[in-house]
Amino acid sequence: MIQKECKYWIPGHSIDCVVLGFENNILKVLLLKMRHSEKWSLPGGFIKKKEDLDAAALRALSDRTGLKSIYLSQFHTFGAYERRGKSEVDRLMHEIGQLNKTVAQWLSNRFLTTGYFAFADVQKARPVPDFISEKAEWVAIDELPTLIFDHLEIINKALQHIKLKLNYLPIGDALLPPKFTMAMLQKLYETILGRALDRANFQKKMLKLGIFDRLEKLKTGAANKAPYLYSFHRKKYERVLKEGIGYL
Amino acid sequence: MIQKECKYWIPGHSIDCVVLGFENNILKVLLLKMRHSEKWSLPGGFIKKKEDLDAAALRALSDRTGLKSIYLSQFHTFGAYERRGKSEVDRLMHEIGQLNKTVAQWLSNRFLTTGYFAFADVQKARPVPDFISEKAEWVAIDELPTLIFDHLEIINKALQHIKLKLNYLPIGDALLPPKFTMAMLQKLYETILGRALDRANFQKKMLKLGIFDRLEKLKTGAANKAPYLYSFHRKKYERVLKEGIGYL
DNA sequence: ACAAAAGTGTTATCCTTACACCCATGT
DNA sequence: ACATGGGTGTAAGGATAACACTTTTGT
Repeated sequence: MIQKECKYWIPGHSIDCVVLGFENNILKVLLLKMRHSEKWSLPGGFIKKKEDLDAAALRALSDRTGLKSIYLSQFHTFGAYERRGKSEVDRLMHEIGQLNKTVAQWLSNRFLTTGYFAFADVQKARPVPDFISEKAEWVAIDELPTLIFDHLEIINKALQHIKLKLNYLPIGDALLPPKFTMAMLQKLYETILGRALDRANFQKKMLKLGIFDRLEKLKTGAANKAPYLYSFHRKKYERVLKEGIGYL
Repeated sequence: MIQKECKYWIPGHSIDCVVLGFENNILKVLLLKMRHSEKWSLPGGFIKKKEDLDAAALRALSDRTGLKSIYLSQFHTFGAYERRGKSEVDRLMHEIGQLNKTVAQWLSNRFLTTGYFAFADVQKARPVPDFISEKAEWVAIDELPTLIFDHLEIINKALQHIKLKLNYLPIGDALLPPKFTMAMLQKLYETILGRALDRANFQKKMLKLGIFDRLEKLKTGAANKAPYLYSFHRKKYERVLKEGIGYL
């Protein structure tokens, strides 16, 4: 069935998704472990002959995560001639060739790839490996394993891009659970920006935006004051996001 | 010769360049007038089978402008299935088919296109039309003629992108002549940002960056005080640009 | 003398930063 | 009582915005 599908795909162009999640105050990325190799790869896919590029990315994403509505945005197209590395392509195609010659042949050609980044709720996502990988997992962004091809470069470019457009991206809404504390939101900003932020000032700056609903307190059982939980006020959130939120 | 070249190009993927220039205080874009049609198009090109995507963009650009060193950056890949419009492709291919069937055939397939934007010195550029266009010209950004396919969308996306990354782009250095006045620089910022800026504050803000060399005064012959000319102090300019210049 | 554009100065306001202080909670 | 983390307050410094004032130039 994969074999037959090759005919329905545009040749020479792939999609790679940098899917980010936030769990236990750690930023994570969804990765696939290759079969017959110690390397990992980004979830990706190909474009059907009559399919929009964006639609293909959405499809790839929903195939790997089971999620349909998700924040997704294109950030860069990678087109260096030898971006996949000659020896690595050879080795990989040898492995795949054992399973399916047609597919291996098709994959061994040159590929441009368009990178998308996405924000997913780690709780809701159900990672599913594709046919050339053996498992799909969330991996902490600062403990990345060895990746195939230029996938590390793709991840780094995605993070750089996100950092730059941070103020216009719905990171809070898309990466946090419906109810969250200011400390969680702050940690999220800190990991993405890569620097510490002042607790008091962060809180005041955020609250002044007027996009939060303050909810009940969260009792953690720890020996300290219980923090408030917050949720985003949809309408206000979207209005403010257009103008840009937070830190530059 | 174009016919033969088709074999050396990657099929289904093109490049389109939004080349900006600044002349007489007006922001301009380089456009090509199609043969046999009232429509205009962006200068573009295709990718050789063993060529980096970025290299292809540079080549396309130097072919159309005669400029080799130029600021060039990718901003988006357009991949909507019918982005070129069925009827428009048909009509165009009919015209081209008269000249060269092979090329027309090749062009009638689906294409993804990667958009690049570039900053060029209008004085130094020598616009050269390609084989399907009859002339190449600088056109004021707010007096655009009818464009083929989705080229208007591509231009708008480029401008939007530039606006967002303004602080990190060498617009002054790349778009102004070696010697320029503060008024010119301000007008440039104003056109890109789409809003007026306070003259006094602009001047102070810019000068405080410490990236300019103040030169002689410019005598215009007008009945008013002569403004100073400035040039960028290379080293300081590059250092400051990394941190971000100007307005957000 | 005058208009027009350039250069510089002044002020109020806002935002950022750094830190201080008190509050709630479980041991 | 006390350690711990959460919420709020304050004061200094810097950036921004609005506008006034002076200077230069050619008619």
